[in-house]
Amino acid sequence: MPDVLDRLLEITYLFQRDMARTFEADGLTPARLHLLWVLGAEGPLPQRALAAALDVSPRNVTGLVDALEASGHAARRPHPSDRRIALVTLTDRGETVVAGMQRDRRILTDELVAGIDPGDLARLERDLAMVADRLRSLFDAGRPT
Amino acid sequence: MPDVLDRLLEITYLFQRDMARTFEADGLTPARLHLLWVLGAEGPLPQRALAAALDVSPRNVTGLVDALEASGHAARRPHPSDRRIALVTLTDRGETVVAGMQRDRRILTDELVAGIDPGDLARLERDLAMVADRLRSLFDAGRPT
DNA sequence: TATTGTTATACTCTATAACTATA
DNA sequence: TATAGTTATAGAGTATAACAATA
Repeated sequence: MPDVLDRLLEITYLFQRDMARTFEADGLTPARLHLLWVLGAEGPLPQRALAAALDVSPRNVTGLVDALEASGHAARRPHPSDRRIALVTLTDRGETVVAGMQRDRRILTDELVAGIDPGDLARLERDLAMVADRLRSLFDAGRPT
Repeated sequence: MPDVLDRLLEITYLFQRDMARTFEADGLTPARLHLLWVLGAEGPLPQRALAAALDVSPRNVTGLVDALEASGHAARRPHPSDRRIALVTLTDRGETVVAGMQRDRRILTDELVAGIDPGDLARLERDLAMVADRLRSLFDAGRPT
């Protein structure tokens, strides 16, 4: 009998696999999609900020942005006051992809919870929030960085 | 306000990151841990079966098993009746790692749900099962392989 | 002929360290 | 001196295609 964590892992795996398949035709990999997703949520960002948001090294961001620039999904723009900074910005093509991801994501979420009783759904959201909080504090406490 | 899917993704991310950190000192990466986990659950398997279970190519399994053999966590044993097959088997060291993963996983699951009312927990398990089923059927239906 | 695993090759993601340009 | 990003280098994960051994 699968436990709660089994279910969470399975749902996440299926979701991420589907997202990757949906956009792979565009030459977009999961790491690049994640970067586009962050840009869509936050607006143009310096590569340093992207590295922090994605929890990867600055060098890694250089490679991802190179690829997204080559495929026409993002562009490096100069920062108005600091010439060291490359502001990574979505192109029209990148905006389209992000809008597609957001739409798919919204539709999927609606589909997923459609069969759940509203009272149960409220409890589900509350319980998952509790689990996430607990997990965050467990790991923060156990692993001082 | 984060939705259900946001929570699931966050929980899974935190969990997998912690698992990876716990075992990285052993030279074990997420992909290798996953392979060991499957061996622990299923017993010795041909590489072909491992590739199917992990949803990766046979070539990929060759590399993972090479690494696990070099680090002493797994070994290739001859199949008793089919000399084409390499039966991948946990060594004592591999068994120890798997036992550790299973123990950590059990402890974490208990910790996570400790604050949830038993009635709510039953509903949570039921609702997550429903979400997983729905997701599986959505993707199976939408993407004929 | 079909299956199992490997060799050959290539691309992506990732990291650390040294370096350049700018602040 | 400190910060932003790049070049250099390396390892891990992944895939497809061609191949050898075995069934």
